[in-house]
Amino acid sequence: MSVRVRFAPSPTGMLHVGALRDALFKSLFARHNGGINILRIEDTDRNRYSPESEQEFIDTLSWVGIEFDEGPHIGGPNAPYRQSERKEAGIYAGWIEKLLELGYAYKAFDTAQELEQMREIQTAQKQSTGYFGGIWRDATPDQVEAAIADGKPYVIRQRIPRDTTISIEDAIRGHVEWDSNTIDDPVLIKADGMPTYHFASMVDDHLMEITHIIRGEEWLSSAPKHAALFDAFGWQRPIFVHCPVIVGTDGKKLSKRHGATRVLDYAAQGFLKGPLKNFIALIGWSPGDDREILSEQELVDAFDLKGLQPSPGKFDIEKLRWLNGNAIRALDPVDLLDVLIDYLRTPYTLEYFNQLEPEVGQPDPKRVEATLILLDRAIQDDRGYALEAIKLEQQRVHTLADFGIECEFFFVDALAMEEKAVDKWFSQPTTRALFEFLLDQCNSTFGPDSEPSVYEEALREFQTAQGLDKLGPVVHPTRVALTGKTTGPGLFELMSVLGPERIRTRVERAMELLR
RNA sequence: GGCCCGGUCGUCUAGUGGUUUAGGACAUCGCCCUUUCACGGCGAAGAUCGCGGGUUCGAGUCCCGUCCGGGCUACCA
Repeated sequence: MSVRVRFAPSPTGMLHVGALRDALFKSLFARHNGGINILRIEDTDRNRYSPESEQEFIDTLSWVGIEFDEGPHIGGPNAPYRQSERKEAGIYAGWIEKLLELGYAYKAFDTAQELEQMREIQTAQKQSTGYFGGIWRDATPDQVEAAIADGKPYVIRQRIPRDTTISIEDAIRGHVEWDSNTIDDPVLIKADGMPTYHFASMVDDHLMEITHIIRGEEWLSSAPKHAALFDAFGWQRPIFVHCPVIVGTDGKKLSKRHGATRVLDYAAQGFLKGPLKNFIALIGWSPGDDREILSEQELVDAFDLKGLQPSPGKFDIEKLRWLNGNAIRALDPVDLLDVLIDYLRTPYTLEYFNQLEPEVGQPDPKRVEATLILLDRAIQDDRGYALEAIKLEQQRVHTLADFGIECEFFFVDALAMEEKAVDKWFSQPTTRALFEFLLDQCNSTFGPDSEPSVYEEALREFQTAQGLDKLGPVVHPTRVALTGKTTGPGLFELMSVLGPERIRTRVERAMELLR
């Protein structure tokens, strides 16, 4: 039988990296095996469901390039793919009826207060909390009929077999078993008639012929309930695969507390989808060899359940940055420019930096936003010039956002000058002569198409003429005059891109700071 | 509290009884390259494999115990 998996998110908020990894593993697994990957929306909790969130899921998945063979957006033989719609279509009604007949489910009329009271007593007596019986599990048909006649609201619970062992064979953890007496009877149908995850998901998994339930470790505790449900119906159980979770640096499950967990925020920060997926895949999974940098295709080829790890992994952004810089460097500059344009024109990019709180050690978000806007405008004004600038910075950045601040000097003549740099390099005895020399060269040797070697020869010539034993006193003041900074691409390359006009303007401006 | 899962360098991991003086990668540090930063190259430091027993000629690898961490414990998913 061919592999069929499903990504079944509950759209109640942002799509975070944990969910992305979940989706990625399934996608890789399906593709590796030539199987089917289904998107199913689990919106049985009407209070928490949000359409905006569903849209974010779709946008994020599309940005990152995870595709589905069936789903609410493309349809398929198992439509509908939204559980609320499946409920409307009456899909669950027949099955719960059957389960009731089979005796593996029962109606329970407990009120919320009664349940709470029960839990309080259980807690006080240090027993495990949960619904293990109560009066309704073993109620007589008469009692049930009377309660219905009274119009009491009820839920339908699963009757977990007692005095036995329930076990599963997890693909990652192997044999896991539970004393069935420690498993409480879960609600299958809520009082409002909506199925819970425990019911809808398992029924759908069976109906959609899901072969592998790949999900987060947090589901392991409810696996015996799900296994028992499959058994009750006499259905063949799918293979359970409980993946370790991605945790924050404190070792706890990823949440908003841990800073950026929203996948769209990583996009806004200028991470590419390739390295993001590469990185995410490597948390909790390994190709089994020493490879760290894998292309999409290599990921698909290498992915298998054997490489899955049982222990939780931490999200190490430094490694992501390394992978990302690596991917940027590997891009053809013309392609990189396209990627960059796409990035700059995605509305959320600027929005993200606009709303971001400044952080110590990080560049001011407002400045990043401003330089990104500047870069976008510069690309529109003179694409060829912008491309040359980007080529020079390509080797030095880690994220697309870095291009903003790094490229700024290419587009601004009236630069903010680093004070320390000015103090040190503009006070050299030869600086004034150097600037006069540069101005002179702008009118003679330097042309709009001059190669870096032209600039290098000129500066070396000046060095010799001045009897300087190092190139530093020539290079550094020039760099500061032209870029305002002490760091950046190779000076001669940068001068070649800037051209004599910009060089003249900036050197003249720098000379004013000499006195 | 109960049930379940997990535990190899700071981090992600390789490792399925002997080829391991435990390998790789990120980060860190040093050197080289060099006009700066970065990239790249080379190298260093960094893990008594949570701890304690046992099985075995031999254990990170198997067993038991123990500690620590995590998850679940909803008419949420």
